[in-house]
Parts: sequence; structure tokens; C-alpha cells
Amino acid sequence: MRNYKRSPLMEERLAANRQRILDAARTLVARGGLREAQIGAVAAEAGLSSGAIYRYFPSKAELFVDVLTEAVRQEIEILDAIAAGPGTATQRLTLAVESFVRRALRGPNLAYAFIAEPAEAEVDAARIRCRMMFGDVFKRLLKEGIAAGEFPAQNVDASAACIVGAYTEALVGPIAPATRSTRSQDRLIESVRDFCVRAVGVSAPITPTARTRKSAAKG
Amino acid sequence: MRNYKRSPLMEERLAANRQRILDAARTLVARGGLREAQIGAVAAEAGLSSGAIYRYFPSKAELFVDVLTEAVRQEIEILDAIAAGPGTATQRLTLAVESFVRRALRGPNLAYAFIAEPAEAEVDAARIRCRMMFGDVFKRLLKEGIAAGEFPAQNVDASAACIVGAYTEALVGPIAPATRSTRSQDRLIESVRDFCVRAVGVSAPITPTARTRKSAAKG
DNA sequence: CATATTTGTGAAGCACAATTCACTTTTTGA
DNA sequence: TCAAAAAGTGAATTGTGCTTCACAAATATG
Repeated sequence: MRNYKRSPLMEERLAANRQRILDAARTLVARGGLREAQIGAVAAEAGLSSGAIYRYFPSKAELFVDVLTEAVRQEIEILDAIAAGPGTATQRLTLAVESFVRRALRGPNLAYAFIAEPAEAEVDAARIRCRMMFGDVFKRLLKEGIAAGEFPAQNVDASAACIVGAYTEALVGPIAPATRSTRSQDRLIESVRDFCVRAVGVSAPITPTARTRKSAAKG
Repeated sequence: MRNYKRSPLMEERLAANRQRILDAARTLVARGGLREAQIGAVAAEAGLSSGAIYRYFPSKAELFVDVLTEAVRQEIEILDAIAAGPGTATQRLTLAVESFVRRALRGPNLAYAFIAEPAEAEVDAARIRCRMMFGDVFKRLLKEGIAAGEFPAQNVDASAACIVGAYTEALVGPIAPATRSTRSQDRLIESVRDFCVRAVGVSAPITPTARTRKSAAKG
């Protein structure tokens, strides 16, 4: 028995286990935050023993960096698609913020829980990188809008960070927990979206169903 | 020896110790975040033994709730003074954001480190309350501005939260660490300030030395 | 000054949760 | 079917840092 080789079936099962661990971790974080997502709990949720986790991930920190990375990658893809899509920069910015906030509120998407929550240094570092990635999407959008004359000149680094900060706070801060009904969620989404759009200096405020109106007179 | 009474001198020394503990904790947090501020370190910094801490505070959590509360109270006082002061709502908002960001960047004021950092549930709860207190100051300002016709109607709860989130992110997020020179700090302060002012819907953007200009034409 | 009371000390105790490891079960290859 | 290899188990180990506590030092009272 020199040459041990995993059968394709086994290979698959292992990959499935790994994914189940990631999913379990994600679920627990979405449910109760990183605080609740202990190795034991993750293992139980995944239907494995705590020891088994360490066959798949070298440490708790690395596990959660992976969870975070995966969750954020999905979000970034969506944001990127919107940013690269059709329409004016204003329209795309509007859509990007709205879509992010809506998805976050819907949960258990948890990218948002991750952006905001604390953890061991290693995970923390990954979180900062992720916030930066989100910021970069907006930064690009801002540059385009400024070039197109839609937005006034501004410090795009700062504005991008402010946008990320603004909707994060609105999502995980004191406001969100009180926001339960679909009705009030919609209101929150609109409010945050409009806040961000105004913040980058769009002169004609956007109304619920946004369309470009070059000729719009301002009050 | 039935009726033991502390001499005034002793009373004073105890109060001084208590304050020294609070200061030590504050210093350590400002220096290395909550992560570094362990009971042992706080005790050493205060020139006491770890056991002594527990003569003054029932637990680490309560100690840090007190530290946080004290730090935030100072900030709120300043913000409140600005909010209640003279000038249009726009001017006061401008000044409030600018002043907060400037003070935070100056450090070791650490109110900001506290707003953003994680901790045990108890401290976390206090942090949320504090963010709400900051939000409330802006909320009032927004209401006034709307009443005065300076800002368009908007969800003041959401906008206030967004403002707090925006400058917090700009301060503790990815941007701030790179911001070292006074020059670039000034730029950051201006950028964040302008972002927030535009965000609430002031039609005429504010320039470094702000003045109201009703008639400003747009490009 | 003698004694009760409070304050200060810091090593020991404790709780909690990550990680390891001796062992069992399962899979693989002959 | 059997032995080597790998995967899985979960109780024991470990590390970390808050909290306690038996004792010492200081302070107050008679």
C-alpha cells in the first residue's frame, strides 16, 4: 500500500465537508456574530467534531478569513457588475448603494456583519482589506462621475471611505435593529441611498425611481 | 473602633487613584487599542496592583464602560455647544463635523478608537449608546436645518447615522493610517466635512472658508 | 500604643475557548 | 479479506487573562 490515492468520490466528499464548514461558520456568524461562532459550534453545525475542523483549516483565524473572503467576493462581483454596467455614474452609484444595502438587510448575507465586527488581529486585517475593496468600487465610480462632470471635484479616497462608512453604520448601527418591517426597510434603503448620492454632489436629488433628467431645475 | 471614617485626605487619595486608573486605561487604549489594555497593564500604568483595580471597579467591563462614557461625554459637550451656538444649521453642521474629525485625528483623544473597536458585550452596548448620542446631536441639527429650509426633507435618523458612520470610517478605516502629515490631515478633514455637508443636501457646496451663498450658479 | 478596619499586593484559582493527540473508524490498495 | 493510510472523534491539554483571596501595609479610633 505505498501509493495511497483518494478516490474521486472521497475527494468530493472532502471538498463538500470543507464547504460545509465554511457554510456552517457563515450561518453562525449571520445568526449571532463572530462571538457565537466558536470552533465547537461550527463543528456541530457542520456535523463534524472540533478536531476535524483542523484537518481543513490550520486555525480558527484562517477559517474566518476564508469565510470573510468568500462572502465579500460575492458582493464585490455584484457591485462591480453594476459599476461597469450602463447608465450615468449617478445612476450606477444609486443602484450600487441601493443594491448593497438591500442585500445586506435581507441577510443572511453577513458580508455586512463581517465588515463591522471585531475579531482576532488576523481577521481584522482581512476586514480592513475588504472595506478597502468596497471603497475601491466606489472610488472608480466617483472618478468617472467627476470626469463626466456629474460630480464636483473631491477627494475620492475620502468620499469612497465615507460612503462605505455611511451605509455600514446605517446597517449595523443603532438604526438597523429597530428596522423590522419591509416597509421601514425600504424607507431606510431609500434614505441611505439618497444620502450617499447627495453626498458626492449630485445637484438634482434622485427620487425613488431614478431616471436621468438633464434639464431638471433645482429648487 | 466602631465608627470608622475616612479622613478627607484619604478620601482624596482614593479618588485620585480611581482617576489614575481611568487615565491609565484611557492612555493604554489610545496607545494600542482595547486589545492592549489588560487589567495587568492598566494596573502597572496606574502604579497599582491588579488586585487593587477591583477595589475601584467591579469588573474590567465596567471599568471600560466608565472610560468610554467619560471620553464620550467630553466630545458630546463640545458638539452640543457647537450645535447650540450661532449661525445657520449648515454652518454649525460644517463646524461640528470638522471639529470632531480634527480632535479625533489629533489624539490621544481616543473617543474614536472606542467608537470603532470591539469588546465584551457590555462595553459593546455602551458603545452603541454612545454612537447614538453622537447621532442625536446631528439629528437635532438636521431637523433645524430642514425646518429652516436649508436642507431638503429626509430621514433624519438615517442621515444622522450615516454622518456618524462616514466620519468614523474616514477616521479609523483604511484611509486614516496613511494620513500622517498635517497637510494631508487638513485635506482629509475638509473632504469629510464637505462630504457630510453635501450629503444632507446643502445646495451650494461649502468652500474651505464657508459662507452662505444663496445665488451660487451651478456649472 | 493597641486594635479594628480598610486598602494594597500578587500569586493562585478559575473560566473559557482554541488546539492537540491517542484512539477509533473509514477508505484504499494488494 | 487484510494491512497501511487517512479521516474523524472528543476528552485532555494549553494558553490567556480576568478575578479572587490570604496576607501585608496603612489608616483610623480609643
